[in-house]
Amino acid sequence: MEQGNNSNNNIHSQEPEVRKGPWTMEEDIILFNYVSTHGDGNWNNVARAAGLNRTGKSCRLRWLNYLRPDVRRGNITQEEQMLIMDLHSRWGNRWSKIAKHLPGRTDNEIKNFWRTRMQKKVKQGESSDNNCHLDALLLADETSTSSTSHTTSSEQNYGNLSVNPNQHAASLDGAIIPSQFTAESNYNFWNFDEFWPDQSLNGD
DNA sequence: AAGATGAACAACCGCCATGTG
DNA sequence: TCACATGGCGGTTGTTCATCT
Repeated sequence: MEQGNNSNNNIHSQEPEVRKGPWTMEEDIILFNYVSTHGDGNWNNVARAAGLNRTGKSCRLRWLNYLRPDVRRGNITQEEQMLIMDLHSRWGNRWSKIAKHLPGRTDNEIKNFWRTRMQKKVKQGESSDNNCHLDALLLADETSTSSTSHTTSSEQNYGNLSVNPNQHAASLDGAIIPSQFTAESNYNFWNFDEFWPDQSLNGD
């Protein structure tokens, strides 16, 4: 477990503290390249071997929810919403199980989606009409999202970037840099230029 | 213009299941 | 069989940003 690693870190007091919080682009690239080359599995080893000051758990989560080439980002479609509601009515909060039926979607994404949007709408639906229908809920969702054109942090970071596993925009010292990292907008919580101010990885 | 509020999402935490020696 | 390491999952929290007042 993580506790074991932490205790080891305590024993070797000179070892740097395990990093927490938002991932930097540098870390993402390191992890992406390592997993692309060596494959995943044994995440603690991945974290160590890749030289990341992260727990294996953190690396796994980052890979699965974010870096995995087949992960889909962007708006949840109406079909997906229908499916989520249907499956949730059947299985409850079994997010990973539900996610398996939505290719490219992660359990975390579905969970967040449900908690922030669908749950709210279900509540609204219940208060206004106990016999609310899925269509009504979805229509409400569509109108609310289209009218507000709310720019979420992820949309800001990636737009509707769909990640193609074979699309690598550039390379840096032999390191493959996936297209996620080369979007013009800010990436995650940091700016690309913070790390490579002199390099244009878009090749422009 | 500035602060308050809420929405959205990334990431962590804790627990449990499984695998391995 | 037991102990430990690891992975997986669901719940929760923290941060950022857009909108509202």
